[in-house]
Amino acid sequence: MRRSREETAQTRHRIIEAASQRFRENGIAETGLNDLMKAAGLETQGGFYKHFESKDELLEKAIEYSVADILRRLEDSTKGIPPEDTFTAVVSNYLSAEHRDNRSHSCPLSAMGTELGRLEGHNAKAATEGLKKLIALVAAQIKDVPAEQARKRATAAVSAMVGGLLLSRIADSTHWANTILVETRKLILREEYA
Amino acid sequence: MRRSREETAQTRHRIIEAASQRFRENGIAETGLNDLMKAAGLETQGGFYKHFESKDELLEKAIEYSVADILRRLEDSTKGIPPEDTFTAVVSNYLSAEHRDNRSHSCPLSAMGTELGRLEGHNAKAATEGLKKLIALVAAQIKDVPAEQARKRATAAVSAMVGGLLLSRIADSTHWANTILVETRKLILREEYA
DNA sequence: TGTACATCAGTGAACGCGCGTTCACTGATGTAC
DNA sequence: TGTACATCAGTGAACGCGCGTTCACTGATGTAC
Repeated sequence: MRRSREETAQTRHRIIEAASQRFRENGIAETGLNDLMKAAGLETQGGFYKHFESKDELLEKAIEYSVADILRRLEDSTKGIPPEDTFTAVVSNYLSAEHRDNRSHSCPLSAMGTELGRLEGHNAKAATEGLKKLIALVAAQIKDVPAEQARKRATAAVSAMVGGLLLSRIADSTHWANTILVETRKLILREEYA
Repeated sequence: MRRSREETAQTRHRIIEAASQRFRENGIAETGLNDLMKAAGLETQGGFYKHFESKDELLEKAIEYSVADILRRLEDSTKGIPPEDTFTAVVSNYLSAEHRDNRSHSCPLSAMGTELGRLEGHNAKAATEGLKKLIALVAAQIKDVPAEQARKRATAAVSAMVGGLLLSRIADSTHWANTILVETRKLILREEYA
C-alpha cells in the first residue's frame, strides 16, 4: 500500500545506505538487489523499482554516499587539531587499522577501486568526482606551499593512501598489515627512515 | 575425442592465460567460464572440468600467472640499467601510461586488488604471496640501505605504485591521469617538489 | 612392430540457481472539491 | 472539515537470462601384450 512521503524518503535513504555498505563490503557485482532490499527492511525486491530505474542508477547514488562518508570521516579527524598538523591527522586516520578493518564504511577507492575504474557514463563520473573531492580535501591540509603544489602533493599522498589501505587488506597477518600502514604513512609524511 | 598430452597441456595453459587476462580486464566475478573457454579456443564450456575442479581452482592459477607476468615485466625493466638506477627504472616502468592502459597484462593488485582483498583460503594465499614477491623484487633494487630497511621502503613504494596506477585509471582525462603517475613517482623517488 | 583395449579431452545439451527486471494487485496516502 | 477518488509504495509471483556445474557420448591417444 501507499506510504507517506516521509516514509518513502526514508526507505530510499535506507536502500542507498545499504547499497553503499554492501558494495564496499562485498563488491558491486557480488551484491544482489534481493539482499539489498532485505537489508533495507523490505520484504521483496519488487519495490526497488519504485525508487530507482535500475541497479545501475542506484550505484551512482551509492558511490556518492560512500564518498560523502569518507570525506566526513577525514574532515572530522581534523577537528581540534592545530592547522599545521591536520595533514598528518588526515593521513594517519586514513591509514589506520580501524579504517582498514571497517571495510563497509571505508573509502570506496580502497574498497572497490578496481571496480570503479571499469565503470562508464554517470557512474564513472561519480567515481571521478569522488577522487577529485578526496584530493581537494587532502590538499586543503597542506598549508606551507602554494595551492597548485599542494594539489600535486595531495595527489601523490592519496595514491599512497589508497594503495596502502588496499594492500593492508591483502596481507595475511596483522603485524604485516600494520607495517604496510606505518611505512606508507612514513613515506607520505616524508619522515626519515630510522 | 582424446587429445595428446602435449595438446592437453597447451589447452590448460591457454585457459589459465585467458583467465588471467580476462580477470584483470573485466574482474573475476564479471568473467564467465563460457567466455573464457571460447577465448581459449574451445567450443563449449563442458571441457573446462577436464582441466580444473572449479572456477575457484582456476582463479588460483590465474593469480599466480598474473603475478609472474608483472614480476617478469619489472625484472625486464632493470636489464642493462646501472645498479644504482634500477629502483627508479622499476618504479617508472610500473607507473607508466603504457602499464596503466594495458590492463589485461598489468599488475593484478592494480587491476583486481579490491577483489583480491576479499578472497579466502588458497586464493587469498596466492594474492598474499604475489604481494610478498612484488615487494621483494622492489626491495632488491634498493641497494644503499640494509635489507630490512630496503624491505620497509619497498613496502611503502609498492603501496604508492599500486594506488597510483589504480587512481590513474579512474581519472577522466589523459592529462590528469598522467599527472597522478608523475606525482606518485616523485613521492616514491623522494624528488624535490619543484 | 602390430593389435586390442582402456583412457580421457572435448562436444553439446541439460541442470538448478540467483540474477535484474516486470507486473497485477492491495490499500493507505494525497488531492480535489 | 468532510467526502470521493486518484495515486503509488510495497507485496508476491513470475519472467528470461547467464551463471557454474554435470553428464552421456565420441573417437583419437596412450597402454598392454
